Formats: sequence, structure tokens, C-alpha cells
Amino acid sequence: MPTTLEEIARAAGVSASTASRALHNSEYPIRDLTRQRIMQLAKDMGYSPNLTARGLRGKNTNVIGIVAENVSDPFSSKIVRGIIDQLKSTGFTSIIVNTDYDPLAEKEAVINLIGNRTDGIIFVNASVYSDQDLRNIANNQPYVSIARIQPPGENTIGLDDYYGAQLAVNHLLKLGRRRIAYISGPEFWWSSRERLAGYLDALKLRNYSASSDYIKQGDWEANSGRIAAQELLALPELPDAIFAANDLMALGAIYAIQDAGLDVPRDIAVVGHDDREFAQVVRPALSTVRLPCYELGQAAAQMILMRLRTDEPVPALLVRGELIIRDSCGGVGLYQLQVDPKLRSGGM
Amino acid sequence: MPTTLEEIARAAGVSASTASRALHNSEYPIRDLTRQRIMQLAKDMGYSPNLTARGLRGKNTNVIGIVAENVSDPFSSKIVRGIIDQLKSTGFTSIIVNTDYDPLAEKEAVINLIGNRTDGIIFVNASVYSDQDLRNIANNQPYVSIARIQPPGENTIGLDDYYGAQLAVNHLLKLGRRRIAYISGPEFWWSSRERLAGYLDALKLRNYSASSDYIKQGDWEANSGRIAAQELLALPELPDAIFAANDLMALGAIYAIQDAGLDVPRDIAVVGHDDREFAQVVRPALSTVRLPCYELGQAAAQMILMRLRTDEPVPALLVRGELIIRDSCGGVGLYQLQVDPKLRSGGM
DNA sequence: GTGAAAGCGCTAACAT
DNA sequence: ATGTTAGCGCTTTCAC
Repeated sequence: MPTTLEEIARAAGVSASTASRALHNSEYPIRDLTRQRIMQLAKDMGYSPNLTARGLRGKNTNVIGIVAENVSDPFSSKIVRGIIDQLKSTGFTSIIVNTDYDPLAEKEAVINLIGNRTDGIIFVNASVYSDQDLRNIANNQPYVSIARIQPPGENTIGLDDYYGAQLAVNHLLKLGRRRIAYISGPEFWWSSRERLAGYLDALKLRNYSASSDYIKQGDWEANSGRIAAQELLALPELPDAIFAANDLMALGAIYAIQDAGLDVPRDIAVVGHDDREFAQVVRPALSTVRLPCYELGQAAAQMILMRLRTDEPVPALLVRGELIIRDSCGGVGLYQLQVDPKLRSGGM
Repeated sequence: MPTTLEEIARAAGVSASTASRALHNSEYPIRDLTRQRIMQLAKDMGYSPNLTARGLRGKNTNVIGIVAENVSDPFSSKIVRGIIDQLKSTGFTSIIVNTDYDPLAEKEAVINLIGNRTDGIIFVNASVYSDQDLRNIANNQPYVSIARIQPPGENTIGLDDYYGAQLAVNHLLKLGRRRIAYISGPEFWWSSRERLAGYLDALKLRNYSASSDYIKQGDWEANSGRIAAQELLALPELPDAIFAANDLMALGAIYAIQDAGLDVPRDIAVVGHDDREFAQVVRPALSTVRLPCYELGQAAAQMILMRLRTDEPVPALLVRGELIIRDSCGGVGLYQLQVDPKLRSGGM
């Protein structure tokens, strides 16, 4: 059985209240010697406060619920990491619940698992929920969500897709590419539309216009990128660069280009989006706009902590990615097999 | 403020105990009508039990602590997913704590965050901890760990590396390859040694012996695989297959082979280990022994639940992977760009 | 500067 | 079949 505060108090010859104050309330006036003794005793006896009791007694539990569609997907896992790290610095912990799709059916499960144990909830990639559903599931707790498909609204963290697309296109322009094609994701995704807007505006800003022949639609999958690229390769005037709205489609495009006997980046430069794990190990290593998952998570954690204090809705926050320059866009040295240290631990 | 049991009880004109029994103890004899009324009321008033209170009152919290070196790495995130899913089916939740290395310094943080809030602890990839440290950090709670570097002992879930290596080598033999080389991970890893043993025994069992020239040592990184393969390619008698102890080294080997003007799998077949995300998108798609992370997590969850009941140490449990046949080992059709549905959701 | 007492929401032992 | 009571470990008035 773990040591209780009561036991510490008895050992120190003081009351539980004094022990509590000595250990957790440095403001409170306690005789120095008494405080020392209590603290020493707590250490010796291996005391660690029962947070369940504290949670019951106090106004809050210092636990945040994370409701994620799938914690193990490459994006969510980094988001979750960002949340956890950020929360840790403020003494908060988190409970994670997975809801594989069928979100409304999961509502009860979520509530049962979280059941007033949390002070607030962060929804990660809760694509299917309407704002009404979110509020409903959150069960009157403050919540924040990381947006995916819908445009970011109140209490939402989103990605600055527009900015990311501009990063990619501007870089290609800087490298001297002028016939830049775009392979989009599904139209109903907010991200897709924003990236398209960023692409178009980046070109317009420098007085290049995008031929509509150069805009293709994919479905996020590699194969759709390949098909889109094949269509581009059939045009009378070939593009000299492709910006794909995600890495998977970018890779498909690269394969199509290679299969046509052309070289990436020499003949056609390719930039993707997301910075998936494979981007650094494929050939050529994929230049890409990093999706700042970790930072999204951090921002979400900060936002929920803010909401815990103010209780007022917080306006949407957009996080910006950055361009990771590798080999597929040209302009750097030869191909190098280089792997980010984070990718390590290959074994087990 | 959330509805309390007290409120339900008052509304139903019964005592709190009756309400509690009606809602959570279907065995208990309660007048049918009363039970119905209470249940209806609970539903109408949006009651969900305060698990903090229940945790304080009862013997256990139904929460398991997960202590992971890094939740966001590709292995751990799937392990965590397996744990969460398995726990969910028994009504348990989990709290996750990250300990990026420097584990002992983190001990206090772990204890403070978990602080008697959990019934047991699962250590994920806690490579650096000794068993003594684990017990220490677990703070008298039952714990289970997923082994990585050390050989699996009591209360440990491990991977059947020996079996996995045999899967790979046997398959290569079945495809007619006879000069099979092995690229090992660092020797101090239990996994490396086991995979080597599996490789050697698989050959011996069919009366092929492995020339020591065919055994190279890598460090898990892609580049070490490339260098190892280059050395193999310099031998008087080239291998016709390579089994690499992880996918990263396998990929490095493939690149070395391709750079030497040879073809994978025609000239040299390659099989990796882990089934990393990139294995399905590189060219040729990598055949590999899947590291069953999800199942490791499930097993860990089951084991900790068992320990919660028995309180006796549980013997080590080894989980087996499976061979994923793609293109790099030959023997199947042409290269196909195919992606596992789980790899999807490329956008955001 | 310290202690006594109350109570967070729940459940289980003990009544009736 | 239902109610009363006690208490999980903690913090926080309130009293001295």
C-alpha cells in the first residue's frame, strides 16, 4: 500500500493539514523546522500524493482527454506526442481514447471511459464530427479540436495550408522552374482547397499563370499521383515541376516520371507535402512541406489550457509548416542516403 | 456541473445506494419498475459516473499507466494502440507518460504524473531500465514491460526474433536462393543475436552452411546496410540473397545493389525486418518480416490485467511476426504500386 | 503556526 | 427491496 499523507503527518507528529501545506503550499506560513521534517519524511517514506483523491476533492483533475480517430497513424501519433509534452510541463496528464470512425456510436464509450475524469478534451483528427457533436461528446467539458477536413473555426487548431503551398511553389520558382503543375487532393477537403489557392496565388503573385491543364485531381493515394503525372506527361508542353498535395501522390508522380524515362529532378522537379517517414528514404529523397504535427499538438494543448482558465471560445489558430529540401526538387547536391536520427531505432 | 448520482437518486425518490445498484449492479435485486425509472432518469439527465470518485472509493482505478520512451515513434505508436484497444474491451483506460531517455531523472516525473492514479504500469521500449529500476519506478504497482535490448524475462513481452529470421530465410531457400547473406544489427541487442541464430539454424536445418563472409554487421541505419552490401558485392562469389535485420539496412542494401548495376530481386533477393511504413512504397517494394507491434501491445495489456488479478510474476511471452511478401525477394509478379489502406489519410 | 472538521461522489457493509 | 452510514485521501475553510 502506498504511503498516505496521514501517515506522513502521524510520523511527523503533525496533522494532515499541516503536512499537506508543508508539501504543496510553499506560501503557507509553517515553522521552517516543521516543514523540513515533513518534507524529509515524505521523501524517506516514498510519499507520492494520490492524484485520484486530489482530483475528487479539488475542482480539477489535471487530466486532459485525447479523443483520436487513430493514435497509431503517423500524423496522430506525433500530434499526441506534442500534446503530451506540452501538458507535462504544466503538470497535466492525458487519457487517450481511440474512436475508429463510426464516431457517434462511440460517443457512449468515450464518455464512459473519460467519465468526468478529465478537465477538458482535445479531439485529434475528428474529421467526421460536426461542432455540435463535439460539444455533445465533450459532455459540457471545454474542448479543442485539430481540424482536418472542415475549415478551422472556433476552438480549432488548423494547418496553414495556404502558406505551405506557397512555400513549395515559391521555392520551385526560385529554382527557375516555370511550368509548375499541381496534383490536388480530394476537393471536399479544406486542406486541398487551401493548398490549391496557395499554389495559384504564388504563381499569380509573380505574374505566372497556371494553365488549367496543369492542375490535376488525385485522391491522396500514390496511384492517383501516378495517373495524374501520366496525364501531365502526355501534354504537348511538359511541366518542369510538380507540386503534389501529399507525399504519397508525389511519390506516385516520381515513379511515373521515371517510368517515362525522364529524370527527377533534372527533367521534372517534384515537391510533396507532409514529410512522411518514407520521404527521406526513397530515391530521390523527397522534398516536401512538413506537416507540423508535433506543433499542432502543442498548440492544441496550450489552447485547451487557456480554455480551462477563460471558459471563452478561442479563435482558430493556424500552424505553419516548413519546406524540407531534399533531392527531388533539384538545386542541391547529389543524392545522399541520409536519415533523420528520429527515424532510427530500426531494430527491436 | 455534471449530474451526480445523488441527483438521480433524489429525482427518482430513492437513496444513492439504490441508484448506484440499479445502474451498475445488474445482479442486485431491485424492483423492476424502480430500476427502469432510475435508468431512464440517468439517461435523461445525462448522467455519467464520476470515475475519479469511483477510483478513490474502490480498490482500483481501472487505469493503466503506459511509460514509453517515445510514443510517436513508428513502433511505439502501434504498440500503444494495441494496448489501448485491448484495455478498452475490459473498461480500462490508460495514461501515457513519455520518458525521452535519461530514464532515472524522469522517475520522479513519472511518479508525479501517475501518482497512484493507476492500477498497473506497462513499460514500452524501456530499453535502458534494469529490472530493479522498473520495479522502482513502478512504485510497488504491478508492471509489465515490452523488451527490446535485453532478453525477455519475467513480466516481459518480447518478439520471437528467432522465428522471424527463420521465416525470412526459409522463404528465400524455398525460392531457390542458396547463397544467403545476413546483415545484422548491433551485437548487444538481444534481437540481433536471436535473428542471427535463426538465420544460422534455418540454413543448418536444411544442410546449408553460412560462410562467415556472408555475415555482416550493421548498426540499424540504412547507410550501414549499404556499406555491408558493398562488401558482399566485392566477394568472389556473390550472394544471391540478403536478409537484413531491419528494413532500413535492407533498403540501403538494395540501393547498393542497384548502384552496382544489378537487379533486385533478379540478381539478389532482399528481405528486411520490421515492415516499416516505407517498405510498401519503395521500389522494389520490400519483402519483410512484420514486427507485430499491435499484437505486442495487446499481449502486454493482457499480461498486466492478468497480473492485476494474480499478483504473481508471469513468465516471458514471445509474440511472432509474419512474412510479408512483396517484390524485393522475387517469386511474385511484377512491381505493383500498392498501398495498405492503413497508410492512407495522406492529406490533412 | 497549527489542528479539527467537512466534504468531493461513489460504493459496500450493515442495517431493516 | 431499500435506506443509512462510513470512508477512500486529500485540501480547505474555520477556529484557535
